[in-house]
Amino acid sequence: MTRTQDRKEHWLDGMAQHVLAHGLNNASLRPLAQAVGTSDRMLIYHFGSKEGLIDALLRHLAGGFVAGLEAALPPGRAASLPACLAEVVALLRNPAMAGYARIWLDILSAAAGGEAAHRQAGQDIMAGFALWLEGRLPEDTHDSAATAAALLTLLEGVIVMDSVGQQDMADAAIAVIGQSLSR
Amino acid sequence: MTRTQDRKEHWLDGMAQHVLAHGLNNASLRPLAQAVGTSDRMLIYHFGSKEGLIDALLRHLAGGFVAGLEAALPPGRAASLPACLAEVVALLRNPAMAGYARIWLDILSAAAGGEAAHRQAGQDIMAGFALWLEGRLPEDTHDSAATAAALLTLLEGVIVMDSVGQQDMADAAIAVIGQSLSR
DNA sequence: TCCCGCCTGTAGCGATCGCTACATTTTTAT
DNA sequence: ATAAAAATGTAGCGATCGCTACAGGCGGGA
Repeated sequence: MTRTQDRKEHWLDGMAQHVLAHGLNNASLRPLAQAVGTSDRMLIYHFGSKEGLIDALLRHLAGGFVAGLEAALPPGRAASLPACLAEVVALLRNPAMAGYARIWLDILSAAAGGEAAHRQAGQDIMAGFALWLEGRLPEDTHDSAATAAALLTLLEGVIVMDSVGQQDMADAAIAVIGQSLSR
Repeated sequence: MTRTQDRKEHWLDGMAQHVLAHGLNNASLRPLAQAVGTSDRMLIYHFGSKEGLIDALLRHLAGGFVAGLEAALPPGRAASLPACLAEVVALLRNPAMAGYARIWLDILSAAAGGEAAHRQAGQDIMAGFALWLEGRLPEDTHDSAATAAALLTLLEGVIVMDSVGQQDMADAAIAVIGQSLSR
């Protein structure tokens, strides 16, 4: 039955939209079901349990995020490290990506609380993000894996700073470290 | 009545221990009350509402965290930026501080979800952390505020990486950026 | 046709949530 | 000593949670 598979995929799209707007950790079955025009009864039936549903949804979100990155900024080398940093920061701060920042912190919170599925999803997202970023570094980058890890770690810090309204600190960090790395 | 104030403070200590062990976002009144030997009824009576209780608890946790920093690493200048970075990373990765990493991500998650109290607490914690860090930078640091912001943003990224099991990326970032900043 | 297995709607279970009504005890002020 | 006020225990409300029992609809193979 590809019929039911298609519908599950469609459900996952709709539920992803719902958690992007309303958060992931507080999501409950009935609102999720209503968002995609079905019932909690059906979600449990087709996903086995809420845990199974969240597993599937996390995978869907992880794939969607990395795909969204590649769609927003197609492959191409940046002119310099600060330029690379600036364009990715601008992308992450774009309102279209703001929903992801929110559920990203939900995922981290659950992962820190011991939820294995969230931890795995976070790990996968970071790995995909790192790979994508590595492909955007200037061509003359020496150790591109370590450089991508460095930029990515800094970017995560920027997301954290932004989330509590400390954009100033994030901007200072981008300026200081970007300039330092380009020398 | 300093009597009831003392007890509220004692309650906050106990509840802080409880959320450090069991998480902040999923905490509910009855377990919190049981952890300090009282009832949900009493918590509501003395704090007004759960929101009031969380407000007080967030302030308590923020103060406790910054005080814990100062107790763990008393004021003193680091020999170099990489050394400063290394000692603070070691401190944050210390098991004694691991509970704070967990609820820190809970606070960020709630802040990103629009909870004003959590956002404010996060902002205060970051500001206190930055001030403390600024006092530990090497004496010859030029723009110490910006440098502290840079290290702090990087540290936040390290916490994120660690929380999803990407310590390798965090270590790479520390090495690359630490070395770069010291040049 | 009949039946069987997949799907789905209805209704509700037991647990937990934040919070409150009510009665009572304990403390404080006069 | 007595009245007012503050503090506390008991019990439960209404809402929501994940999940399930039950009954039926609905399709294709015998």
